[in-house]
Amino acid sequence: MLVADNATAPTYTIGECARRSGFTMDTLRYYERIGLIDDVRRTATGQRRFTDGDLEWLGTLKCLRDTGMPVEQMARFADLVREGDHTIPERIRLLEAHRVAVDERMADLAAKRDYISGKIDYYRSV
Amino acid sequence: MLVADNATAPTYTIGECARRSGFTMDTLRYYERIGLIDDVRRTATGQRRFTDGDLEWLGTLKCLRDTGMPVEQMARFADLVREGDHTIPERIRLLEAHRVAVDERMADLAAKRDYISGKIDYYRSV
DNA sequence: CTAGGACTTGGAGTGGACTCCAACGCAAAC
DNA sequence: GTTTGCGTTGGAGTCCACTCCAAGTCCTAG
Repeated sequence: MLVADNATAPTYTIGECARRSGFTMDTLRYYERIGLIDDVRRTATGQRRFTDGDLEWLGTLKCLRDTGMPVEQMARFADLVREGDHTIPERIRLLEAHRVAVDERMADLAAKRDYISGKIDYYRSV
Repeated sequence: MLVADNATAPTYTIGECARRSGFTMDTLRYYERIGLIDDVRRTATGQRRFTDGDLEWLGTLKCLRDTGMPVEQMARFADLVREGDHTIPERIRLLEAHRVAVDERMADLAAKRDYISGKIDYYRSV
């Protein structure tokens, strides 16, 4: 559930963040550990409290991960973001290269989907 | 290179089969071991000789694998093929279910590709 | 005939990305 | 204030699909 510090800055426990981001709690901790997520804010007793900003970033990570970007390259992207605005050109290059990879993957899937359809048609004709 | 038993039935060494199928030699041996490929014909001294029929089957496996079918399900499909023509309806069901999965994957990729494009546009606008 | 590359085996090892564990502390509901 | 369950840690374990290894045999070009 939502845990509010004040009216304008909602925060989320790791469980709630998992539910909202689509990552498991373990994956969220793992991503923080390897530097994919900046150190998350903590309560006085050490529990994580994710912000909407964290969730937005997690959305980007989810997109990159689900389109097949390796963790190492996501980490590189995270580093670029941390380094500041002067890395934006490189971020664009990285994303463009990834988009090309996604396009190729989709084209390959489309071709192979047709092959499967052909196989199905063949089986239907027997 | 091609190793012909006679004019009508070319066979291929594992190296040549690897080159033609796009699998590594190790993967071909592994697939045979776990039953994805029927026992391959051998020379008197035990070396494998793949046929055009084997290559065709490998093409199907490559298509299924590259579209994300788990090895276990490919093995199930291979079993159905071995069991004979009466399993054709089930093979059709399996392939149709897989095609649905591929379609979903493509739709997901397309949506996420758009997200990436949006991100690129945003970075370009900064 | 010989050199060098291709092939054989069973089994162990790898890489990527998590996923689980134990033993504990903290929180929210009643 | 106690129970129920969510959260913490470091490190070990898992899963999938290969991939590599060693020690040996086979094949073919010259």
